[in-house]
Amino acid sequence: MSPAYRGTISMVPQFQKDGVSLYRGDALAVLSALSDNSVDAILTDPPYSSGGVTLGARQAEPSHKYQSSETKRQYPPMLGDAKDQRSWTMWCTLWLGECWRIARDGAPLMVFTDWRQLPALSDAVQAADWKWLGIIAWDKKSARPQIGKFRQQCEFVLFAVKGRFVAHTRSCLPGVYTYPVIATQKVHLTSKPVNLIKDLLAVTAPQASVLDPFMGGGSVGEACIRTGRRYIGMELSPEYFAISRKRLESLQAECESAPE
Amino acid sequence: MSPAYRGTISMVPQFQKDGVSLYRGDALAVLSALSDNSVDAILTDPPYSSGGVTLGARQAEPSHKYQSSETKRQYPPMLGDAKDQRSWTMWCTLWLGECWRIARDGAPLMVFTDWRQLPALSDAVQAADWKWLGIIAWDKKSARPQIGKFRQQCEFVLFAVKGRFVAHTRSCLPGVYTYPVIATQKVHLTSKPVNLIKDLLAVTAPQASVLDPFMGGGSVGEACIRTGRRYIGMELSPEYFAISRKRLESLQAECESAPE
DNA sequence: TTAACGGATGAATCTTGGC
DNA sequence: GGCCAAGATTCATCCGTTA
Repeated sequence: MSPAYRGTISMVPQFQKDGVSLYRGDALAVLSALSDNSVDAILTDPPYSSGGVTLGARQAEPSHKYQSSETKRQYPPMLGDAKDQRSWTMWCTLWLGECWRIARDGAPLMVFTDWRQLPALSDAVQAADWKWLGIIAWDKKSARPQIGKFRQQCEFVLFAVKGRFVAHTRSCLPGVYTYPVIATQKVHLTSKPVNLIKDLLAVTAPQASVLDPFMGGGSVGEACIRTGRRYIGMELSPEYFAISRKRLESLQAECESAPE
Repeated sequence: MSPAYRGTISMVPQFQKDGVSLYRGDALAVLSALSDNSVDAILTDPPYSSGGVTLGARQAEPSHKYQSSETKRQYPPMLGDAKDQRSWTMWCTLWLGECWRIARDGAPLMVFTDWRQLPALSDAVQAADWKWLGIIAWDKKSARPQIGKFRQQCEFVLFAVKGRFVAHTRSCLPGVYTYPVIATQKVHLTSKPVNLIKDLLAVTAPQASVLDPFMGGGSVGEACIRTGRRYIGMELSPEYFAISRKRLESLQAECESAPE
């Protein structure tokens, strides 16, 4: 990450309308400006800093990471995805701790991770004082082939709570969600299906405010708008900030003229 | 565990026939008697020492653990399931280290775990020098419903290898297996479906010898017999040893008269 | 309308060659 | 010899189009 990115952090939202607030800046810095006990839920998909056994591979050019050389589709680079596991765990503990402070009592936390970082993330979640409640599996069906081995077909969502859990629905939610990755709908290399996010939001109150320190392509924002929840998004990369802002702004306009 | 159990450990199999060897004794002790580089794969389901946040709950009478108070079905007590997480991790590192020694180069390791112990088990697996390759999800469909929360519907299998992975099949195996738990087919409180085990054995060579230090009700043994693999099972509890021995012995007789 | 087919893709992995 | 960068490689799955 170039130092210039940190230099232009804004502590006020660069976009704010109808329950959607978007901040352009580094998650840790922006989070520090939010007040205690002010959001109802956290749902986010941080950079995994995964992939690659050697440090060199982890720090590979973003355009080559996670993609086959022949894949045609290109995405703007992801920022903050080159940490080694020790630093990554520490960094997660820091932002998860800020989220804990900002969250209201009983707020659920949901964080995406892959198999490789799951143990480290569970440490960070608990180090930041969240009470770990379980693992949700997202079965994405398609995954890279590995001859003679098991495919890494799932990503995982760590589920935790600040203090005592408060139920917001009478139903029992499943522990596995099956949604294919649809390349044509992806805005970001790692975009998650909006329907998956909508399903996860079922643990939050219908009008909850949802904090997402790693907005990326804005899928969580879209799910919040579509389900009537408030959304607080943060994104370091100017490119992805612009993409998400545009996406959410036009979705709001659309929903105004024809509410779901 | 009563010291009496350790006193009667046998270092020679108490049962041996047609590629099936069963030892009655503590896993660590029996493993120490096996020779280096002598088995092709490890597939096992150790006591999770999970369930219960407090030490008191972990150390509850075995028959009450993992079952709600109204559950009618009773099983003989499980032994060796009352460790706290630190000791459990250390203990896993020890027996996984023994397994590593006994395994041939390129041998796959598959170990069942629940969400709570997954991070600790991944530490133990790697501490014992196994190369961690991924997480396989077993979707058991049924799980205790939890109002307003996500159900813990999956158990997990940590997949690792000794040294460099050797493929034994040309196909790419899935990363998720869906098999319901069928209570009436369970011999042990935590019995796994035989078909699930058969699927997992697909990463091993067709005639592989499979080591299982925690035989329990003998599902891994059954899957090995049914798929033509050799099986080395160990079990501490005299009750479960007897149950499994009987089960596998009669299965062998059955397969002799009418091979699959 | 449904079925079949072609084509693209996946939060990689492995091998090889160079420094 | 160790470390690292670059390129080749794998197939189940699903989309979109055609039969």
